[in-house]
Amino acid sequence: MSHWLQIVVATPAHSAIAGPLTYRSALLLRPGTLVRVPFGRREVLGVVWQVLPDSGGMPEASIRDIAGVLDGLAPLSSTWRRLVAFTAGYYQRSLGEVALAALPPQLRDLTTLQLTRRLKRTVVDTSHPQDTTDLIALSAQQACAIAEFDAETSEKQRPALLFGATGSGKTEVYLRAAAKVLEQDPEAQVLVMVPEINLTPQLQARFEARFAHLGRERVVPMHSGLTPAQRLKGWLAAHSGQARLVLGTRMAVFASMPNLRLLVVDEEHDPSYKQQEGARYSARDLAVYRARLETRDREHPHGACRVLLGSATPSLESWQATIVGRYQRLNMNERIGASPAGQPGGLPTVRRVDMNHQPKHCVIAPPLLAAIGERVARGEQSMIFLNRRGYAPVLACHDCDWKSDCPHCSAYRVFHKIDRTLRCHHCGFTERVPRACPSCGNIDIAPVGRGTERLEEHLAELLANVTRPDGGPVRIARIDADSTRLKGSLESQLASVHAGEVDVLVGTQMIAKGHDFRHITLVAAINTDSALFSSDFRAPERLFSLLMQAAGRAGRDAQRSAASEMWVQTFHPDHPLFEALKRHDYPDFAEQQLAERQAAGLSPFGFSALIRADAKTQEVAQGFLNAAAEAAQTQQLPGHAHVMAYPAVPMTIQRVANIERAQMLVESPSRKALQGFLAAWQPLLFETRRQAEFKSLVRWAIDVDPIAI
DNA sequence: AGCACGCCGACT
DNA sequence: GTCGGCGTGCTC
Repeated sequence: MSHWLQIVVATPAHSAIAGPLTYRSALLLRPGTLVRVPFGRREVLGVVWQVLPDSGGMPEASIRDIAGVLDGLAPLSSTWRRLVAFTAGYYQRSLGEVALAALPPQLRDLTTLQLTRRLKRTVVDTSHPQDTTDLIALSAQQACAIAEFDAETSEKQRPALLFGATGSGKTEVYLRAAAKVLEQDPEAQVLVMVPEINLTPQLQARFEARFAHLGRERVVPMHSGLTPAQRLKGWLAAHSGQARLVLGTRMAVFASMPNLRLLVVDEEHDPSYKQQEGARYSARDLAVYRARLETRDREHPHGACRVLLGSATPSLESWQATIVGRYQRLNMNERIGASPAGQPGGLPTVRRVDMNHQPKHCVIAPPLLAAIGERVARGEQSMIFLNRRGYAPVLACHDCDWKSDCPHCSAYRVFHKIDRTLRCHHCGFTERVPRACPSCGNIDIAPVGRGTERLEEHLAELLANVTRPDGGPVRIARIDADSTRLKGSLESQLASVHAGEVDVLVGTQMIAKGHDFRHITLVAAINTDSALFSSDFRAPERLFSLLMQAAGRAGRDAQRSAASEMWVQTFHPDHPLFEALKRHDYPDFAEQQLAERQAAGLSPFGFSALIRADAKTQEVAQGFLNAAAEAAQTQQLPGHAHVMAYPAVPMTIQRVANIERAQMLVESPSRKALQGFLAAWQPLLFETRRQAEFKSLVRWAIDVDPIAI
């Protein structure tokens, strides 16, 4: 007796296969079962999606038999499958692509036999050492946040947003919330997400220490930095229920966790939760959706599955949701141990330097330089931000108008003095710096503008006469993507800052995130104005968040926080963004931004998608998008009356690695209308792609809810 | 995406 | 006369 199964396999986004394929099986398998199936000339991993009553009208001869069942594994839950199906639908990708990308890559390569062996190797740890963790007393605000979070549990089950200043102890709230869930139910599982891999080791140590009493390997990491074997191991532990807590990056939102009861999204505003290739999902949004699915799909004697988002500068989407009451808001505006004498909540004083009143072309204003000098003399640390690595963003000839353009991209190559190279930050093209102008032969070619390398050099000159309390010269260090290229070098450089071996730290936004520098009493942002007037409507939000995070680096040590300062150099000191920053007033900033966005119909008041196209020429890339939009127009797609598609335009960086890039913005005040429109548009895009004039199109993709426009 | 089949240049 | 270049096309 044969059974007919619909099975999902890894079909690339641009193949004609969008849905599951039909296979025959002697065994009746449950949906969610992992199988190996013949696919063309090879054998691939598949997930049983549905059992069919018959062959579904397909000629039976063209249906093949499944090759094997990964029977050591429990089937993936219906919640998991619904999450995958929702993601595929919402972000306009094929089911197979999303489903298989959500599984550990090694599962694809393993034969049934190898898997059985591996499962046998998994040692069950039954040790239950006592809980020896000394719990530190909670602050009143922390206790209150937890109480409010718990009070909600049995009733409306809204997502919660923990709005907590840097240093207010959000992590402790996550730990307590997790501990409570894990204690109440010995099967319960918790998923904690962080934006970047860099941040997982510290947090992992903290979670492991707190939950050591659960036994070994109950806390597992899940991120792209793990080896394939480690990833498989962690995934299996989560899938079997063995792991009680998964700590990972955005990919972890798809972790198979049969008893998931709590999802935590730390720094929920962080752009890295948005996947930027393949299925461009937002792990934060999916976490909220998943909590709802987990609650609805499962019987839950110990309460439903909740989601806890946390940030000092929430995304405006989440913030707005708390305003209208869709999300619960938990407020923690004070730093732990803040002295009442200091700034509100023990936050550093913000000083704006009006660059209109400073010497022309000065990089660091004299008062700021003096302030840094004082800190060095007192043995305190300073941190200077400049969001541009390299020595100078351009090298230019004084005689002709030669500039260090990248031959493959519409961008300048950045001058790196350290190894005397010109490097394109978009395609990686690198050359040695020419001795003379390649265009006119003039020897006088000079760097224009400055990056972190040059700032480091410049500061060394400016601070040459300053001495430390021990009489030694000032020690300057730089941390950016270049200085941390080697594995482990970020850790060692951070360690040297912590050890007090550095007086002035120069770096890109890399140093603003998560690292807890206790001895820094001055933080300065050198050049931030470009974000104030960017065409990207989210630029101010990102700048505010970055500056707040940077300010949070100063004086985490409560005793020092009162004397700590955050300096911002700007030509627009009266800009409302800086006014709000000065008061550490996120709610005020959010109010300004939300008013502007409401007036313009932007997120969260409107919804958008970008269609991107890459081709050898702009004409083809734009032509494809415009032709597809025209087809949508003539066919009166569902939702079209509420959807606005703008003409195709070149992307900001028009050409990268000799590929021309164009995009088309599609907007709608209704999420539903936009969704319906995009779904119906998809086949037209495929059809347009097949036309002869667009043969040379390299690729196209839809980005739903893009974070940058 | 893989992995075919398929039709034109430099090698034993 | 073959080995192999990567150009199109299919995968239940």
